[in-house]
Formats: sequence, C-alpha cells, structure tokens
Amino acid sequence: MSKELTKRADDYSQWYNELVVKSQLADHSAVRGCMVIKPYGYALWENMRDQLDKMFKDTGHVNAYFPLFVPKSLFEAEETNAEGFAKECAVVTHYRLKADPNNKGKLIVDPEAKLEEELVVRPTSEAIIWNTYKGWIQSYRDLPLLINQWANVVRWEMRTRLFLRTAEFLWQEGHTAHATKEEAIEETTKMLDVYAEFVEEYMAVPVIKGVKTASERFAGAEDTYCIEALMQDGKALQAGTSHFLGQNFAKAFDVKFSDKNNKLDYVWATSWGVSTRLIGALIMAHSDDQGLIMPPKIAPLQVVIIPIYKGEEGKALIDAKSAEIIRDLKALGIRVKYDDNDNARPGWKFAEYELKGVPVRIAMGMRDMENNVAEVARRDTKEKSGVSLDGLADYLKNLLDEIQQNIYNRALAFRNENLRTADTWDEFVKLQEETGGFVSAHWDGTPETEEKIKELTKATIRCISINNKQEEGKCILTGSPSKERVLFAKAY
RNA sequence: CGGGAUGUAGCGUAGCCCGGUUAUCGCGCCUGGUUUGGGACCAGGAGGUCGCAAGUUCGAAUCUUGCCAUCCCGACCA
Repeated sequence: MSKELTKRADDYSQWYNELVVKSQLADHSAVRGCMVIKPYGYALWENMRDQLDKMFKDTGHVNAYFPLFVPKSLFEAEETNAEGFAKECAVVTHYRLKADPNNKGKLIVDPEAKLEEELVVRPTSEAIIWNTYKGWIQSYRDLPLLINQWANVVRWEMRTRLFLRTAEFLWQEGHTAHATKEEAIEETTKMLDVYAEFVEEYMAVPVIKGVKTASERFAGAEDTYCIEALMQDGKALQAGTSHFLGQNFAKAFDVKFSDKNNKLDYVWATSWGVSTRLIGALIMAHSDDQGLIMPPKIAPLQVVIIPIYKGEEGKALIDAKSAEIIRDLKALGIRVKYDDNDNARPGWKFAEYELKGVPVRIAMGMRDMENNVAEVARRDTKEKSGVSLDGLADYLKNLLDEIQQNIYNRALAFRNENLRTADTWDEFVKLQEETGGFVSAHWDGTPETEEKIKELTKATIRCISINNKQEEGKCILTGSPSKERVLFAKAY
C-alpha cells in the first residue's frame, strides 16, 4: 500500500467529520461512537434509501416496523445468533429515574424500578420479528412473507470507526419466510443481486458477489452471501450481506406452516441488510484530495450555479438567466441549487462545492452572458468548458450520465488493477505487504488455515466468488489440494 | 480490556524539558470599509474552568499523584 493512499484515507475521515457527521457527543463517553448525521449527509442517505426502497418494492417486498427492544428471553431463543451478538448488546434494566436524595438537581436510577426481564436493544431484529411471524404464518397461503424494515440498531463495539462501525447505525433489514429451501435460497441471491445493482449503478462502486466462509458467516445463518468493494487504500469493505437462514429461526421460534398436503413443516428464512456503512464506502471509493465526489444518481445536489457579478445590475441579469436554466433543469428532474449568497466570494464557493462533491458546477458572469455561454466544471475530472446556454439543460443531463459512468469506470479500473493472483506463499505475503487489494489464491478449505493466514498477514477471506471457476491447485499456506481460488484482502 | 500517544478559545496550535508580568499564533466569529472570474484585503473587537481533582511551592499551563476523555495499534465487528 502506498503512503500517498494511506494519507488520503486519513483525509477521508477529516472530510466526513467536517461534512457529514460527528462521532461523539461532547463529554458523554457513554455515547461515544454514535453518529450525528448532518443535513447534507442525511440527504445523501435519503437518496440512497429511496432508491433501495424502490428496488425492494419492485421485487415484491413491503415495509413494516418492529420494536427497538427485545426481551432477553426472545433474544436468546436462537442460540447461535444470540451468542454471536451477546458481547455487543446494550441492555435496558430499569424503567425509571428519580431525584437523587443526596445530590440536589441530579437523578439516579430508581432501584425500585428494576425490570422483571431485561430488554436488549436490537443489534438486529431476527428474534423479535420471528417471534411475530409465528403468529402470522399458519398455511402455505401465508407464504412467502416478504418484509423489510428501515430502522436503527445498536452494537456496542469495543472500537468504533465513523460510518464503518458506529455504535448506532441506520440500516434496512429484510426478513422473509418461504415454503421451500430452494425458494429461500433464490430470495437470498436475488437480494444480493439487488444490492450489487444498487451499489454499482447508483453508487458507482464495483463489487464482487460471493459467499462467506464458515468463520465469517452471520450468526445463525446457513450461508452468508456478500458484496465486497475495494477502497482506494487497498482495503476491502463488506458493503452488504444477504443470509440464507435455513430453518434455524423457524425452529427456534416455532414457525410452522401446513403445505398443500396438510403436512406441517418449518418455514425457510432469509435476512439481508445494508447500512449507513455504504456512505463510508462511497467516500472511500471515490474521494480525491479536493474532497468528496458524489455519483450524480444519488448526489444530494447534482448541479450548483454560482453567479459572478459586480454590482446589482449585473446580478439581476444573471438571476433572470439562472432562473430559466433552473426551471429547465428541474423539468428534467435535476437537483439544482443557485448559490447567490453574497457573504461568500466565488472562489470560496468553488472550493466548498468541490469539497462537498457536487458533480457539476456552473459559473455565470457578465462575460459569459455576453457570449451566451456558461462555464461548466465537472467534479470528477475537474475539467472546465464554456457551454452554450441554448440547450444547456439537455447538455447537463447527458453530462451527469457521463460523470456517473466515468466515476464507475474509474473505480472499476482501480479494482481490476488491484485484483491479483498469488500461487505461492511468498508471492501472497509480498502482495499483502506491498500492494494491498484483493488477492485470489488457493486455500485448503479449513478454518485453521484461514485463521493462520489472518494471523500471519492480517488478510482475511473476503468471499468465494459466485460462479467461481473450479481449478485444481494447492493451498498457499499448507500445500494441501484445493479445487478453487478464494479472495483474500485486508478488510475494514 | 492490553500497548502507545495526546488533552491550552468553535477548530488547529506555541509555551511544558528548565515554574515567575496581562497564556502565543493562525483559521473561524463580530463591527466598519474596500472588494467579488479559484478559499479577498485593511482597521477595530469579542471569545480561555490551560481535561478534572488533590499535592509540592511565595508562585503551577509548566513539577508530582490519582482520575477522566480522545486518537492510533490489537482482540471484536455491517
């Protein structure tokens, strides 16, 4: 990994600190690692959310909402899931405070108000949802049940990192129930495809679809499918997961249905989720030294118009012309802002919108008005050109598409350059140390070897690609026979 | 929870080793003016529990002890 890239990665955190979140509330250690999403960042999340939501609905899903609190007895019902999350659960034990008799103006937890049963703040909602599904499913006619929830969850991680691992985060979690194993597996891969399509087409981040190894699997799942993206510093990021849960949760929560032959069986389940971590992926995949780069399709602002003028007369002319342009852009569904704030000078605004990653900036001054042009600057390449005001809106619509494609192509080229193969241990170690990125290599299939490789190089198996090519080979560490390559990388 | 570093105005910092006027500088903020095609300039101004507590001392941002917090590295993880 080059030093330049490492430095750049450090800069990202500064930018998202500045632009989008704070990681803590001052002087409140107990909420360290939570995030405050500022309006600009939230607008980005809303765009991502709306698009995903549309895609979920297009694939037959509906939204619902389930409680934040999970009674401990429910939470522990699916043993593997419960154990997997036990170490990072926030737990509610009391329901009341009272005035501190020894300290005026202060409050203490009322010892009289201890809950009979502790409530777990959901780290994920399988338990409470499956407990609910039990009452909703009796017959094959109730299936499939295809529900998604937009919610916040809490995972009390020992160490947090902005966007990538905050204590509380926003996400969506889909939870589906099916009559057959095949149908559930189909749902699992279908939703993985939805995620891949969203991340690639809207976020312009190329991903690799794959299956996790047993040790990286979601607690309680039979199989975990994932999309893995590569960040500019050579580290991999798990951008979304889709789990085939088998009948584990149905058995734990006793969710049975009668099939057409009146035979009772447990339902087959899936769950799938993406989170505000995607914002982190976006930042780390595209940003450069001038700041963020937003893919037009989900950018909170797609075009910003900055008037350049001296005195009120010139400004009136520019105002009028800009209003026309804005009207045309809005008619094409383009998100545009006219920044005539007189408190900031043009140069300051240029830098500011570059930092925020607005895809296209238009500067309009008297000089341009006279020539019937506008100065159009694109964020991705930083190119500037004079463009005729006639047909400007259509030009910009095309330009936004081109920028979207260019950002994706650039990220794809980077990913492909950083997807290498290693056939020997020395090669493997050298790649991990020097270049980072994905390394495709043979592995003997045992968790012990996987663990050993992680210990020695910090690289983990990100996934086994879907439709992976089968080929004879030898494990890079142990030399044992292997029938396919798996993808290794250092990961966030 | 282990290892390392740090804590001075909204942000970034100097001063600390070697204790001594009114705690330094930049950005930002406020007022007035001139400006406005790549983060403007001039003048004036406001803003401080030096992380908290105790100790040493005539005197502590500076030395000692304890505590708290933050960041980085591990373990854990979407």
